[in-house]
Amino acid sequence: MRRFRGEGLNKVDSKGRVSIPALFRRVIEVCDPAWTDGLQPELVIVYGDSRKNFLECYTIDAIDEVDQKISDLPRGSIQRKMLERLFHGQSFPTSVDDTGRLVIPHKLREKIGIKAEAYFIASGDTFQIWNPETFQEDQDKANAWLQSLPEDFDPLIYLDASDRQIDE
Amino acid sequence: MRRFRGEGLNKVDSKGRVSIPALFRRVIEVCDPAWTDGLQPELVIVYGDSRKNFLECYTIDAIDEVDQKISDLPRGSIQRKMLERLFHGQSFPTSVDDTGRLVIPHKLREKIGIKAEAYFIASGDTFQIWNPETFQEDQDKANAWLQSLPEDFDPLIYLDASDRQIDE
DNA sequence: TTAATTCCCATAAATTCCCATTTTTTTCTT
DNA sequence: AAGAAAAAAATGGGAATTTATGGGAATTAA
Repeated sequence: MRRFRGEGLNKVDSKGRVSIPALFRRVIEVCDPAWTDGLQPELVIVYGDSRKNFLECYTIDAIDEVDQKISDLPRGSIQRKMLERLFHGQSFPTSVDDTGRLVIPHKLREKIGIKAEAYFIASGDTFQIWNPETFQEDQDKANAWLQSLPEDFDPLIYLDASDRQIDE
Repeated sequence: MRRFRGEGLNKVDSKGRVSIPALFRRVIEVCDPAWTDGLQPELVIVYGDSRKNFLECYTIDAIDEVDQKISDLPRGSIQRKMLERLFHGQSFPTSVDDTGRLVIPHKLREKIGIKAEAYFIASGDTFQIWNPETFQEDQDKANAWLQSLPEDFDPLIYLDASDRQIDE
């Protein structure tokens, strides 16, 4: 399973078109089983409820995995209903056009407050699209949290804490 | 797991190209499971947030290990989010070209202040790329600290202290 | 038919590819 | 052990390709 990696800031034009960072495109292509050279690789944008202020983009492989997990849940369970609403209802299937761009519908641009620029950031097997300012605020919050830790704290220690209890 | 060893100073041209010390290349090749003679071995440059003033280069094996640890952390935890931003977002996947060079994107050169030369230094299973002057300053600081220690102090004592309490 | 969306084409800048030189290191020979 | 030859490493430059972006015409939807 290939992972997304990297970040980028691209312009959004009046039609809602925005270039997907080229590195991301390679991953989207490889992770679409139906894709072959010349075709437009598909992906799914999950935008979620009103609290979520960024778009999460899934490759076909990634969304298939999610769908499988959902269908493994008991039919009629509250968990299943909630996930179905999120991943099946509050999402938008689309594809990368032949110039490497994505069209973000007006409704979604409005939802996350995107105007002239969109910020892309990788997050494992998905990538996110943010309003640049919103992302910066989120990042500032994370930094503030880091500041509250000891001077010489290195977040990397978390890497080796994975098999232990975190934050007591 | 092979380790990097050594250091080097190479020229950076106007396109951001810089030769990777040959000794490092051997390690990058061996630590890329997909690599075979003739192919361009891959690696990942992690550049981190604004406070970090050098680039950390991970082999595929090394970054896979990091990715695994991240995916072992609880989904949605603040620690995981932070590490995902750092290792998946603030990083850049690339490869060694067939003349043994790496291209450092303009943005990254600017971030760590690299102009005409880049300084390479091994660091266990990763290696770092510094602006030569910045590294020298960092080294001077380290030396100053060493001066503050007793005459006969030998850093080797730390070697056997790894499973004990360090500092006091 | 008005607005929105898709398709098609165009361009400037950045990046990659390909090939050529220069330097340095290693090996071979005397 | 010195010098010559060969191999490997470092570096430089131009051509070709890719990326990001913009605009208009054609098509679809409301």
